[in-house]
Amino acid sequence: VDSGEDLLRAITQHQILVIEGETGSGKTTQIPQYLMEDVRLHSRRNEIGCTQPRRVAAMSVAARVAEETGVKLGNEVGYSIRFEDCTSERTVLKYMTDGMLLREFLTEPDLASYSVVIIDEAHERTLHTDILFGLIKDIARFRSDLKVLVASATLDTERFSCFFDDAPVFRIPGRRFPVDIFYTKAPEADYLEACVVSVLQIHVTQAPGDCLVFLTGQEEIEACCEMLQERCRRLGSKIAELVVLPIYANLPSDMQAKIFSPTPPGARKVVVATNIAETSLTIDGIIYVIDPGFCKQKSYNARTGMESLIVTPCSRASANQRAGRAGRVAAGKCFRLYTAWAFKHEMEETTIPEIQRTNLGNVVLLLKSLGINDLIHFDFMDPPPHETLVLALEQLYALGALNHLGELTKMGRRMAELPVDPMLSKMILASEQYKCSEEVLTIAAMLSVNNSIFYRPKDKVVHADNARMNFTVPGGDHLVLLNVYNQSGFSTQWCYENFIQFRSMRRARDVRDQLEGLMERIEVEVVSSLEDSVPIRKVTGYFYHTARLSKGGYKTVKHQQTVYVHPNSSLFEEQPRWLIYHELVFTTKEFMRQVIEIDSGWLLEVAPHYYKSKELEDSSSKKMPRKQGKTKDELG
DNA sequence: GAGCACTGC
Repeated sequence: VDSGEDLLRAITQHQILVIEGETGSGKTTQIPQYLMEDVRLHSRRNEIGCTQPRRVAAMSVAARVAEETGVKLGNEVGYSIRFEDCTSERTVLKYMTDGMLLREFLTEPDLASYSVVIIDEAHERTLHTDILFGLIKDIARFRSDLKVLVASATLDTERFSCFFDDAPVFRIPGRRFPVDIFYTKAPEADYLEACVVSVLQIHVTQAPGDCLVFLTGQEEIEACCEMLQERCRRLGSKIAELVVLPIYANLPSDMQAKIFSPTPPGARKVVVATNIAETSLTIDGIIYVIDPGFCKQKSYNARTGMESLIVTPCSRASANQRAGRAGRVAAGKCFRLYTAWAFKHEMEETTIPEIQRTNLGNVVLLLKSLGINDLIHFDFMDPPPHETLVLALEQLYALGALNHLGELTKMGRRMAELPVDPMLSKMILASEQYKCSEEVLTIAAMLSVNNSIFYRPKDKVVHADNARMNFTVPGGDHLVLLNVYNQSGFSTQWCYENFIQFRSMRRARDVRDQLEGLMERIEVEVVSSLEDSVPIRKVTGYFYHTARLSKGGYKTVKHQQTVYVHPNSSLFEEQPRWLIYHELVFTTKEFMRQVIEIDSGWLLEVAPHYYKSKELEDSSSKKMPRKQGKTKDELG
C-alpha cells in the first residue's frame, strides 16, 4: 500500500471505513501493521482483531506478518482459531476466524478488549461475517472509541457503505496481471465434453503454462480426468505430456498434495477442481482457466426443514473470481464455456449470501443469548427468509431453549455454550439425567463432522461396503458411529484398512475433546451407560425429529411429511416402526440421514410437553391429529 | 437402492 498515511488519516477521522481492494493489494497484511505502529490509535493496550473466513488463512497471514515485523508468532502477532489459540498477553494483533470473533461476543458482548476490528474478505458473505455485521454495527453506536474496517474485493463496496450508515470507501489499487476472457459463440450442450476438448486445444496450440478447470463435484471431476487421460493415451507421442490431477475437499490429503508438485519440463499440468480452487487454495503457475459456469450450492427449505445440494449457474462475481486465478503469476486467459450474452443476462450478479440458504438454529440461539430478542427486526444486511427464523424459533422452543414468550431459558443458556447444533447440545444436556454423557458426547462429535466418515472409492466399492458392515450394531446409525469411534484408536493404518476417513476421525476427536472440556461449565457430569443402549437411544438425536412407518415410507410425526430411510443407513432393511432422524436431505427423494430406532412410549417420557399420547397411537388408519404446538405469532 | 460444493464455532 502506497497511501498508508492517507489511510491512517481516514481511519482517525471516521469510525467505520469500507476498504476496497483486490486480493494481493496487501490490505490483509499491511493495514494491521500500520495500525499497530500508529500511537494515535494505539495509546491504549487494546487489541486489533482481523477476521478471516478460513482457518488456514488466519494462521498463514499471522505467520507472515509476524515474520515481516520480526516477532515470534504468538507474541505481539498471533492467531486464534477453533482448537488452537496462538496468542498471549502480549498479543496486539490477532488474526482469527469470523466464527471465533462471533463466539467471543458471548464472553465480551461489547468487545471491550478491542480497539480496532477488521472484517476481511467481507464480500464472501459467510454466515458468520453477516452476523458480525449486525452485531458490530450495533456496538459501534455506544463504543465511539472502536474503529471498524470492512475490507472487501471490488464488488459490493457500495452496499457495505450503505449498510454502515454511508461509511466512506477507501480504495487500494490491486496488483494483478490482466486476464483475457473468451466466450463460446453458442451454448454448450455437454460441458464436460467441451472441457475436455478445450483442455486439449490449449495443450496443443497455446504457450506453456498450467491449466485449471472448474467442475461441480467429485463424480464430474473423476469422469473428466478419465476422459482426458484416455484421449492423451490415444494421441500417444503426437502431443507433449499432460499431467492430469483432481482436487476436491474429500480427496485424501496425500492425493491432494500432488497438485503442488512442480510440472516436469516440457509437460503441462491440468488441475480439475471444485470450488475449493476458487478461494481456499491457490496453485502457482496457472495461466489458463476453463470455466463451464456451474457450481453446487446448498439450499434450505424452511417450510420442510430440508436441505439440498443443487447444481446451479454460478454468479458473475464467482466467474470473475475464477478468471482471476489465471492472472496471479503472469498475464492469463480464461475460457468461459457459455456465451457473453448468458454472462450478462442469465447469471446473477452475486451469489446468494449463505444466511439465506441455511438452517439458522444455532445462530438464533446465539443471538438470543446475546440478549437480542426481536430477531425479526435484527439489522441484517440481507435478512434470512422469515420462515427460516420461525422454524428455528419453533425448534428452540420445542427443545426447551426458549419459553413460550420466546425468551431464553436456563436450558437455552447452557445450550448456547456448546458450539454445535441445538439438537446436539440438547442431547448432551439431556444425557446427564440418563447417565450416558460419555457416549452421547462421542455421538454428537461424530454427527457434527458433516462429511462422510466412510471412504468409498469407486474402484473398491465392495471392499468399502464390507468394511462398513462390520461396524453394524443393533439400534441404528448413531450407535454405529459410536462403535467406529471407539474402535478406531485414531491410527491412520486402522482407518485406511477399514475405509474410514482419517481426517474426519481426527476432527471428531477434536470436537469431542472441546465439548468434554466445556462439560464442567454447563455442569454435566461425564458418565458412561456401560453397554446399555436404551438410555442412549432415549436422548440421541433428541425427540424433535421423529418419524413413524407408514405404507412404504415414513411420516414425520409433527408435520406429516413423507420421508424415507437413506439407503446408506444401517436400518435401511429393518424399517423399524418408530425412529428418530438427525437430518433431512433432498436428493432423489426425501431422505432421513442418520436414524436410530426408538420406542414410541419413550417420547412421552422424554418430552411430555411436546407429544400427546394421541399422536403416538399406532393404528395407522386413524386420522392424524392436527398440528399442535405454538404458532408463529406466539413465538415472535 | 443412493451418489455428499465449500466453510466454520
